[in-house]
Amino acid sequence: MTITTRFAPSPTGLLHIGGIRTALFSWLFARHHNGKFILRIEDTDRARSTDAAVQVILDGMAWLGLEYDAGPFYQTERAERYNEVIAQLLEAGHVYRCNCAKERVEQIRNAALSRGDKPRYDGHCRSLKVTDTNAVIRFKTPVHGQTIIDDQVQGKVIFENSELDDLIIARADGSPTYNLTVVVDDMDMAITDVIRGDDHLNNTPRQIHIFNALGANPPNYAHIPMILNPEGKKLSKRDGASGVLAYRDQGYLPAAVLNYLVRLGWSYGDQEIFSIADMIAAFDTKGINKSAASINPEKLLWLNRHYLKNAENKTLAKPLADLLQNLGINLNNGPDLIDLIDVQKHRTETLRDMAEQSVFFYNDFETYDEHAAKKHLRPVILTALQALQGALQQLQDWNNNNIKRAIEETAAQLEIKTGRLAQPLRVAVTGTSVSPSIDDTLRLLGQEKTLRRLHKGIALIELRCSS
RNA sequence: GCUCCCUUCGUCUAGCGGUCAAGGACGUUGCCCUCUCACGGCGAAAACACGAGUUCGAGUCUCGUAGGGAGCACCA
Repeated sequence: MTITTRFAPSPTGLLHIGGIRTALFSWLFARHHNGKFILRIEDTDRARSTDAAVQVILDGMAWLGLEYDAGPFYQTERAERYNEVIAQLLEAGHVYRCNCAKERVEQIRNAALSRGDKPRYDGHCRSLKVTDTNAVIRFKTPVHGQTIIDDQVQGKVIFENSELDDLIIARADGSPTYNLTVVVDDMDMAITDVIRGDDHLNNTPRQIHIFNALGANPPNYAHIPMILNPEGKKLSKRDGASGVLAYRDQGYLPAAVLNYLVRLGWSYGDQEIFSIADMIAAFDTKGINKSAASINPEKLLWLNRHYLKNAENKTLAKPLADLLQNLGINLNNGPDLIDLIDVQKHRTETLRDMAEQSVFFYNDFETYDEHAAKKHLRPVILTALQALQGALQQLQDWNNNNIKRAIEETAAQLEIKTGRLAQPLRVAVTGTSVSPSIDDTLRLLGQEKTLRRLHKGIALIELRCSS
């Protein structure tokens, strides 16, 4: 049998990092077993589902490379099939119509609650022959016995059937509810392994009952723990739960996000770095932890730096270009992207940092960083900068070696350390005290821009001298 | 309230009864390297929630306590 997994988000909120991890685990499990991975959009809650949320799911998975072998399937398009199954269940007597007033059900719940019991429906209509087609349809949950889930992560979990009530599988308007659609879909799509958040663990016995009623075998289950924010609380918008695409916009690499997520709640000895191929080869539900994990932004950043450093320059060009353009930069006004990436990727944490720290290559700055200018653009360095200007002006070949030599020789002639000259130079041409190594900085900037800015810096110092 | 799940350094984790006076990684921190930021190199601090059992021996098994989490919808 082909191992088949699925990711089944409901588009009621933007897909966040927790959802992506669930998708990743399912995807990895399928890939590891040479199986199939299916994307299914559970949009039966029409009131809360949005197209925007669907788009984030599609775009997010595409961005991360979590490609699916079938789908996306939309549950709203499968209404006919659900009706068919409901009719079948009705026919077989596994379900019944119930026209209990909401108020009555509410009352029963409250009474149970105040009695210290679990709130549940009392099965009032179970033996009545309600024919009202505007009634909801409830499932006849077994009253006795136990339902045992042999969960791949949680181990054996035992539920007493008497704890469960007769759940509604179809609303008064005839539309199916979650537990029914999940079972029908998992059955029809021949899902062999369900990997999902452990918030669904409590739903599982109900779903198993429905599988049984349908004469189908339930899949294997693996309920993975949820992930928490750095404070150990439920993920909220502030924690990036606003959607996976936020990570792209913040300059994270898919490889880093995936590597970070795969190690969140799963481990393989002491290994930290996993390429996609590595994780596919190593992934197994055996390595999944049972406890919830908090996300740690610093570690994600560390991984991002790792993948940035090791990325092929050309793969970063497009995403960096997007980010630079977001900053309003005209790419024609500065260095070639590949050259830029080659020097910046070793010293930035994200592509966004890279973009922000590269602005000066493209746009002239209006003001200097105040502190840097005050510290480095001082009269003492004036003659050295003037001498350097002359040396740089004479360079025929604008390359790292020549630039470096010009700076070092000028410093040597004036008997000052290279650093004493390099920093003022850096401030003059970049406006700040931080940039790539000085020779790279000047080379990428180009001779013309360098000299123009250096000239401006010298003029500023001269102005200081005279005042 | 009831049912289910969880509990090793700040965080992610290794650990599957003795090799653990608990290992790795991020972060923090000391030193080195250095034209700035960063990288890199060498170090350091830092944890088995608590209490009973079982056992010659428990981070590892059992039970309880405490603390977290999830579910109990005509939401998914």
